[in-house]
Amino acid sequence: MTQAQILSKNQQIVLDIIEKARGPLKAYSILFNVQKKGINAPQQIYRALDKLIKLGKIHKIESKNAFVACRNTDCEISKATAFSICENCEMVDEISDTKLSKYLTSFNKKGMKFKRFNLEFFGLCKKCK
Amino acid sequence: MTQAQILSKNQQIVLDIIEKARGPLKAYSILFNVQKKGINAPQQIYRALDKLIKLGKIHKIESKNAFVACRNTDCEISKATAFSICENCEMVDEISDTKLSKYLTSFNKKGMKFKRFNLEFFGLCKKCK
DNA sequence: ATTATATATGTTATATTATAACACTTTGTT
DNA sequence: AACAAAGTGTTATAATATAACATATATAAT
Repeated sequence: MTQAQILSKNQQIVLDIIEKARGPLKAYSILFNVQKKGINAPQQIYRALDKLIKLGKIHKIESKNAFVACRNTDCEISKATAFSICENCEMVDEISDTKLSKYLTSFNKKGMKFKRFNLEFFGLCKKCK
Repeated sequence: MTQAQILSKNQQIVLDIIEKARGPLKAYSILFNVQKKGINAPQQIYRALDKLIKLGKIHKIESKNAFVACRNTDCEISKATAFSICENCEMVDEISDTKLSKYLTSFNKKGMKFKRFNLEFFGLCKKCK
């Protein structure tokens, strides 16, 4: 009786690599890292990434075209994301601030109610400043 | 005595097109639109875009790799940007909300003071919902 | 258990977005 | 005029992402 497997083989491989990484990873650098494991084509990476994003396991840092693991426990669906990004080193930190999240989640404009937001802060991290 | 020209020829051409557009424009669609004006290469577009961004004349919508004109008068440097984006049509609206802007500009985390942020809200616009 | 359905895989090819590098020109300053 | 800074034009190429198709595997329904 096998435990219900949430992630497929490729999805798990990609997630493992992103979770182990110190910083955000780019799709092709993931690809180069898994070629020994029999994954050869960008499609296989992008499909896994898409699924992992949908599951809330990872997030895309839009300004960097790179991917980070979600550090919020049970962030099943990521409709409210905020990151702090160092402009000097590659450091990206997910911000989990309840007040900020509530404030933005309830924000609406001209009758348009938002389903989702992504916020990216830029500056210099402690090390770099 | 010619008026001090702020923008170069290519920069002005690119800005004009972005300002006239109803929605966000992609770099290569700008390129195709200016080939009649003697601009032939992506570099020429990207260089103009980079400069216009630095001047705060346009903004990049990171989630779309597309560019919109800044609608805030005298938005000389854009270090605090927020957009509402329709997930259905291509509509993008720049949000200028003083409270939101102040709240986010003064936001800091773990001693890291931010220089700049970009916020993208997603939902359905009035027409699409 | 077998069929049906959805999800995942492997693969080749190609589209889209962006930058490198180099030669030259124009504009602004001293 | 001499120099520096910013902009242009060009060719080539890098980096990011998707299309399309054939096959395989897992899940659910009868």
